[in-house]
Amino acid sequence: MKAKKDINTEEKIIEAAKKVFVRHGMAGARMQRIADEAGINKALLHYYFRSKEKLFAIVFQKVIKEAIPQIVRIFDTDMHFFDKIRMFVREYLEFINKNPYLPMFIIHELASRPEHLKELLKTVEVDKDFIFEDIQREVDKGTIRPIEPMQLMVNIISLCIFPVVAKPMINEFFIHDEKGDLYAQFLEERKELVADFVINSIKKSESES
Amino acid sequence: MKAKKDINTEEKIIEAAKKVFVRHGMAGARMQRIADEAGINKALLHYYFRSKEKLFAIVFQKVIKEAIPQIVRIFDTDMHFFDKIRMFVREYLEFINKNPYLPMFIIHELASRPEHLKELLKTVEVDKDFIFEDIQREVDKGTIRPIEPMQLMVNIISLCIFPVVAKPMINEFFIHDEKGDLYAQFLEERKELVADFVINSIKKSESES
DNA sequence: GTCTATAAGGTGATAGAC
DNA sequence: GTCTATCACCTTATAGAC
Repeated sequence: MKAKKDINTEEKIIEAAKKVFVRHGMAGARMQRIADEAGINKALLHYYFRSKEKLFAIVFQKVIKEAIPQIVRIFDTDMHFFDKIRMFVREYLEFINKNPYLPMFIIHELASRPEHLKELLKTVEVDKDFIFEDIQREVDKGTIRPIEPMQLMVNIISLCIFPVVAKPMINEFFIHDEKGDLYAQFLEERKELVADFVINSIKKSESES
Repeated sequence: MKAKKDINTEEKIIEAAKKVFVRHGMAGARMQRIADEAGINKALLHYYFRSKEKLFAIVFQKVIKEAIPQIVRIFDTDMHFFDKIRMFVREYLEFINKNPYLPMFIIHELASRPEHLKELLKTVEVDKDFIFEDIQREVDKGTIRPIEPMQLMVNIISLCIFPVVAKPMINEFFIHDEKGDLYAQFLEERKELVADFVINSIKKSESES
């Protein structure tokens, strides 16, 4: 029974910590806030995870493993290449939309103390090569215009992530939307638009062989 | 003489504060660090700017005015539309490259306490309408494929900013480049590539009227 | 395992001499 | 205007009762 309760509390703490860390960053997060979020006492945090730093490390690794998601596997199917892009954009946007603070959290922390956090990334393996090979294959086949796979991949990811991450900025400067409904609609439209934008760009015109 | 020295110190402090705030964010910045960076004493910070919050407000506004740059005026010229895009991408990438931490700083702070910072933005006027009108005009003329001006603008900005901002993330997961030279080269290539990517996407193919 | 109370150290801010 | 010394508060972390 003790064991059961133990696991539950530990999980509760990690989930709470994740929420607070992702939202406020390591520097802005408060242990008290995490304790409140988890519905337990502050001292208990230190009982389970000696220090804020240790707790952060665990959360950070967990978050990384979620953010580099399985969605990339889409490229490992035998769908039409353009359909892969459409599906990837749709699902990735969905994911980012559900976790809007996640990319910035990773970037912000990674930029703040790269030397320290790099070690935490050692444990995470990203299966990227087959995507690049997949893209290169399409270029070689002549299905799409020549482009470095890495550049294409970064383009797609940029078009997905940035508009979600930069919501407060774009919204403030360009839309002035108090309730945020307009922005939600703006992002909804992008589920189709981004894929079209990318495909239009790499698709060869009729005159090209 | 007092006045002269005064201005110099004030400027020194603001520059130092800008450097530290932009790099570490409001929560992560330390007044001691700013004092060191400015080569003065911590108490002097409070003599010039009562509090950390006040100093931050000044820096934040200053930074905003730099980040929403005059480069947008490019769209107010009578160049060919595609050349405007090429020029915009080149200059904007140049700017972001020189201030890689700037966009994320703005986004991070704006996301952390939107209600509080919105007031600081009231003073900043963004001259955006003429860009949107410019894009819409091209669509109406039939020069480019139909696209909502706002979406096109966000696409271009995303392709410029995100790869620079996300350098630590992309570099860590996809490149594993210790020295960072490869990434610099990667970004250099984008000065042409991004514009081509965008133009290819919105350019009509021969069969389209 | 979980709590209350408290220690230990850091950080923003002020007082007061020069 | 600029400095040293110091305060007051906040936050992480620990001690000890239950």
